[in-house]
Amino acid sequence: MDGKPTEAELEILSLLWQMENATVREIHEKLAETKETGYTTTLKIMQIMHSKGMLGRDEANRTHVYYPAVAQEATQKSLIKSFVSAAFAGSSKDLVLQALGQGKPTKEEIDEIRAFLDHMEKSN
Amino acid sequence: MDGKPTEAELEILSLLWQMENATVREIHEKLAETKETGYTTTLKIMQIMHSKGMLGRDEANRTHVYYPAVAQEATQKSLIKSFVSAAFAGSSKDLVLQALGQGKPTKEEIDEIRAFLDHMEKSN
DNA sequence: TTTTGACTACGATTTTTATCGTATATATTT
DNA sequence: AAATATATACGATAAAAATCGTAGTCAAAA
Repeated sequence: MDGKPTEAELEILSLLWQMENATVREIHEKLAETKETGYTTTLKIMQIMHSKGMLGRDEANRTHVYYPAVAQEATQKSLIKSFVSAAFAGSSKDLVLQALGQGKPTKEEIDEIRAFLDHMEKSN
Repeated sequence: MDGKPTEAELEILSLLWQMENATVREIHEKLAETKETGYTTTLKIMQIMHSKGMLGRDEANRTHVYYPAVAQEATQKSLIKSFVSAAFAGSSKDLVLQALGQGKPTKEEIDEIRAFLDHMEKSN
């Protein structure tokens, strides 16, 4: 169900979007690359996410396999919305400009963005 | 000093960026438009922000006047950075595309973004 | 001048989020 | 089969963030 993910939840969700599905251990290994946290902490958070309906899981085997139960795009959009409203006074253009300035996109990415802009304009 | 603003802090900071400076009451009135919270809560948060060095204040009069002590751009960039890394697997291009799709920028804004892209490409 | 109102300071509490320890069960290895 | 490793469940605790109540101060109004 809804209610936006916390910081820790988002990190896990984001990994699962990439990986399609994963065990607690797999997620925990990934997390361990950047932060220092106990295995049961990761487990607990994933259990909570499951109980919130944010993750699904396959319990067929002893080692459960988790997968996202919320759509990536929809979730990201809703996160952007509150982010823009909280930090950019509602102007998504401002967010975009800052993100570009900060993110150093490649030539290919820049072209992709251009294409998207063209496309947007047409569909008005 | 640094350490990213919490949700509540960010809301206030964002208002102060727009307003240049304001009293606790002014901020509180603004906040009251959207959320329901006590005056002393707002006061307390602003005091904390001040003690963290996130806000400055003029204490010349009994009613203190607060102002941002952290730069808008720098703060926004750092927020974007962690947002992109937490929610978009580090790809700011993805953030940009989603933000565009969600934010419905005007023709003028689109052109502004195009100009920025051109400019970026040149300075490589 | 007395009362009322608006302000800050500050401690206490509540709420939310994150972390961890331990019990228990099931595999896997020796 | 015994020992060891790896799972989940779950309660407890810790840490972080937000909220609020009250005391004390000063200013303005009555």
